Amino acid sequence: MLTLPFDESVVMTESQLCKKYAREKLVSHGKNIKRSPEEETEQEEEEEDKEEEDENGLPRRRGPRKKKMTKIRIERIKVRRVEANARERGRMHGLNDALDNLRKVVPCYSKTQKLSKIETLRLAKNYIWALSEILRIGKRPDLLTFVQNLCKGLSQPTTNLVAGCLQLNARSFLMGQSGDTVQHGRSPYSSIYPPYHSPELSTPPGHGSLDNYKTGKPYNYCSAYESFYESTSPECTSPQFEGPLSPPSMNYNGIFSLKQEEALDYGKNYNYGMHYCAVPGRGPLGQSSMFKLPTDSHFPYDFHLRSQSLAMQDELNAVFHN
DNA sequence: TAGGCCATCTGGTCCT
DNA sequence: AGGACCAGATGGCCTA
Repeated sequence: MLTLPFDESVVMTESQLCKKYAREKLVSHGKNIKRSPEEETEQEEEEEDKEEEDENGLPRRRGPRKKKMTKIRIERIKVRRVEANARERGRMHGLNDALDNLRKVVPCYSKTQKLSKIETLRLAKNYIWALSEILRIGKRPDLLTFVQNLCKGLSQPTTNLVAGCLQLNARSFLMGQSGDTVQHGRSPYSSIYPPYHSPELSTPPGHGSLDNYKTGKPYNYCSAYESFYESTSPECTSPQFEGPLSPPSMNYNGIFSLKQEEALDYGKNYNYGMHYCAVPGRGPLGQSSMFKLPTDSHFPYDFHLRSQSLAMQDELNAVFHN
């Protein structure tokens, strides 16, 4: 939270400042004589040009002459301090602006629920690394690997957030980890989100109720991959999300959409901007808020009971932080 | 209430 | 001398 620059006197009154600097002066000169600041400054004004004497009353002979803390000097120091504080505030605001810009180009962005500074930097580092790996290898890795790379070293909330942004549900992670279900040689989306009529649709053991899925309709998924490698699917219409991204809702549906409002600023050359969405092809969710489960919910296995999800999150953490 | 995050102040150091 | 940068200290706010 940035605050407006404020009058320094709020923090420290002028008399406090004078006392502070006067005290420092006494300390630095090794004198223990106690005088009021008023007495000091008056006398010092007069003594400004006198020869300085040591504690024995003898003239100083060597070393740089220490300048006395006259009233004028104290004032000047105070002004410099105030100016330095203002500059420092401005510098930090600039740094925060830069961080805000960084937040907008990493995979999870919300105006209302910002990633912390450290998480933003970590995610950005992972993102750069993941993208450079894609370039180095020359082909798209499976989505699981991509997301796992993105989430390395991130806190649990951020991990959940990113995973949510990437439409990756807990089950997908677990499947990917065990390596027993993820299908290779085809689109990562089809392996993670198999089409409803796929024979692979049988409920994997230990992953709870998939009843919702059984009434499923075809789902279309688009992701960073598509926006990165291909043109975005016209069917991919990510709903605007004005609310906070938190709590990371993998617990319930794993559905997040990036706030794209700011992407307009980056406009046409925002090619790397993530555009993750999970849009039921012609299903009920297409027009509704991502947080509203339709009464005849056709959510696939994204939807879990909380107790199941909590257990999964523990496992997820193990996945992410190993 | 503890812990995380943040903004700000502050003094030190380095550089111009 | 003065500005930029940095790190430590401090206090406020928020959340689990």
